Amino acid sequence: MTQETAQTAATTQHATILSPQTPQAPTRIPLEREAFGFDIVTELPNSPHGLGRGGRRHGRTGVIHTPHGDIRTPAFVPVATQATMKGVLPEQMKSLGSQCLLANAFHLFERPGEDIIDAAGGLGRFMNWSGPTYTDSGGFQVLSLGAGFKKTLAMDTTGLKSDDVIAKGKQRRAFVDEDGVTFKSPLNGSEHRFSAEISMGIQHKIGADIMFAFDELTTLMNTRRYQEESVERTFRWAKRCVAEHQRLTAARADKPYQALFGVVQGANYEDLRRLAASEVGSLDFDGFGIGGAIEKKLMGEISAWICDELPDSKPRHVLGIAAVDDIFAAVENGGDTFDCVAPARVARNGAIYTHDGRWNVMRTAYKTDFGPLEEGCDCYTCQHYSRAYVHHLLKCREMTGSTLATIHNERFFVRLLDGIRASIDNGSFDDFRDATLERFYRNGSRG
RNA sequence: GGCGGGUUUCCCAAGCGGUCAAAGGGAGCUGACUGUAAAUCAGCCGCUACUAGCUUCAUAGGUUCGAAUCCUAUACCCGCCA
Repeated sequence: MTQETAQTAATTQHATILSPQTPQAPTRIPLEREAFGFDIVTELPNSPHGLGRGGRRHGRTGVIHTPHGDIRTPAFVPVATQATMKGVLPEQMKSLGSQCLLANAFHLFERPGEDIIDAAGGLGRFMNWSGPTYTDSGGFQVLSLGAGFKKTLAMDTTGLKSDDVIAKGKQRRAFVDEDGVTFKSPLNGSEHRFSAEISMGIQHKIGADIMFAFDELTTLMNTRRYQEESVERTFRWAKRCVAEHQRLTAARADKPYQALFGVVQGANYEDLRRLAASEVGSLDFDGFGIGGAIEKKLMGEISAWICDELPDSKPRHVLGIAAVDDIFAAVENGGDTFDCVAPARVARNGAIYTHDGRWNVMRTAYKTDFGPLEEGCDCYTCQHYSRAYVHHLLKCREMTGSTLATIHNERFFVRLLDGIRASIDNGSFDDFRDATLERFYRNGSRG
């Protein structure tokens, strides 16, 4: 081979590797509203131990249909806030079994701006994720930027005072009023305004398959009186979200239908949760979100109260949970989907989920451990890399370490939810739950 | 050979008579992370019988009520001049 032909061959191969698939021109595929729907496959039998009215349980398997594909439920939705899973390519997320991803309207509004995502052909095309997508409304930032971002979700409020949790004065970066919320950007301090209409406008441009109504997320430290006001305010915002959503849907018939989920708040109060659920549940939403900081031991009860009031025919998403026992409690009492940053964030900080609990691979003990992160795990990381290697990468703060750990943790939740679905369908849910929880928490593991 | 600068707890580096077991970093150890202000954050980081005591600031002497800090000698290290 001459030098010249060798060079040509190399160039050709290079081009092939770099662009096996060039980004496609932004075009939209028209889809009917009917592209969104929910079918229930199997329901858990009612039991005297059920937490709902009359010992009722709400747990079920099902399928959510979206314009970008189906989601078999119960399902875990990994969080890709900035239109990316931190450290993991969409192709990897797909191959590890993630069915869908959730991004954040507030972050994408700040950067790159919803118009750019719209011009790119929508969130999925922008980030090269062909499956279903969700966006959060920015409601979570009402709390994280408003109350102060530490301890705000503290599930165990024992010994905490409101001063420990709720930011004051200049530290506060979000201010709620009847019409909406004023945010001070964490990026540059500039002020932005979010309201039901603004959030809907942004989320419609981002173009996720499932959107959330703009809600107010309170902390467990707020007073009962404030929680009451907040639930009513969130309900008024919900009605405005539905109206604006319908207007925008009619105005852009060329786009795939985007479903809208209303969010149920009410903190730890049964009457408020039931009130919020029946109010929000009466509106023309495609599904519902169960939101708010929830005291850990009340996960099941709260889900049951809400699902008692919500229509059974629509899917319910429990926002922001990933503790293994929380997921079981939520599934058993009616949750269909769940999202959480935890598997990814915790992975970046070295914590590895296994069926025998969560442990930290950065500990010295794993420096020379050449076994997989979890014995018997079928994830890409466990198939190819050792604890010692992941330990080394994370210690060196090499980004590949985050990638490998995140792949494992996300796969853990895919497998967990696969197991949950199978156990509901074959009638062994209670046994599966008991065995899984006993094993996971046997050694006092968190998570 | 001459002159000058330096040697601080694992590493880098403050300290320049008492408030110093000795600032900051880094490394190390442990923990936390729940709709991502998070590749972040917190605690520990000389020894012990730890609301106190003990042994440390190159080594050995000395001055002083008191020294990592001042003096002398020694050993290394780094400059510049020969």
